[in-house]
Amino acid sequence: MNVDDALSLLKSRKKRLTRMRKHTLDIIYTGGPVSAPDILKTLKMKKHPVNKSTLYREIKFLLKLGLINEVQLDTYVTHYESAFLTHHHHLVCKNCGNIKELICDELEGPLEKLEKRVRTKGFLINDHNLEFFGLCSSCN
Amino acid sequence: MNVDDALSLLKSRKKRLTRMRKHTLDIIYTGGPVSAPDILKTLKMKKHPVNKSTLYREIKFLLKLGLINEVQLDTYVTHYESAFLTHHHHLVCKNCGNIKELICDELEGPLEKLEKRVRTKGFLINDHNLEFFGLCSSCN
DNA sequence: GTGGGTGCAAAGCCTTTGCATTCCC
DNA sequence: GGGAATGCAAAGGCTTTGCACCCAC
Repeated sequence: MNVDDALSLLKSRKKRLTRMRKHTLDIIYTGGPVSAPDILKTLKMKKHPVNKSTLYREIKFLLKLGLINEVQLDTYVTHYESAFLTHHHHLVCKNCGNIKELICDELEGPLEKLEKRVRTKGFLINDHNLEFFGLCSSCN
Repeated sequence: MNVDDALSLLKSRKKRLTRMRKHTLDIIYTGGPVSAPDILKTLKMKKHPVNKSTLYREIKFLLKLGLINEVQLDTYVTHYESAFLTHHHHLVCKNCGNIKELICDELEGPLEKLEKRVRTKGFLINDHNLEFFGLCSSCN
């Protein structure tokens, strides 16, 4: 599911395809995990400035429709990414803030086993969140 | 390392032992991962109200001395916990917000292996963060 | 034309900072 | 007494909300 697919989906659901909606989707789908302030800056740079209220409402809209997901990387801003990526984790550079996706199947086995074990103790797990922190190749 | 040990440590480092310092340490050490607003509420309830500036400065102080750690949970506020707990992960209840610690060694092997593998790709990992989301025993 | 989308201003929440005052050692 | 700790007010960053205006269909 790329940006065009997402736009088709919106059209089929009778949602409007405004310029800002297209731009926002494009940034989130191609830019990896991005925050609202990130998107605002990018749009401003690309000469398509949006009001922050509009952007936050747009994000809520895309979340509700299941086109994007929230990613909680640090505590003070929320990041967003495409909802159609394969299960993955994140590498966060503590120096420059750069975020990379990390796809690794090898952990899923142990994680599932653990989740089942905890389930038997009364806690029902239905999701997990795994991030790695360190220095990216440019910063070390 | 309990609260009294931490207080002794502070004393040995010639740091002042104010009432608020004791109360704050006590709440963080015994209350599991708590946020600054949580601590403010608790202190108010216990009839030891503190100004928020004081608390935030106290938290920075305790972080700098290595007595407490930040915990990145799925929320928009930062949580803090004792820095002397054994390596563990967190179970976060999506209904009531209750947070439990989960100690499990079985993941460390696979995680270390993965971290080494990524290291060879140029990203230097020095920390990770693993949380599980679901429903606690009271909520399901 | 109509309802969804947008901009603007204001406000809410978490956190930080400057400054004068207070208190621990 | 001296320096650290505290309270207060103000401000900064992210996010939300109310209201009037505008644009996609």
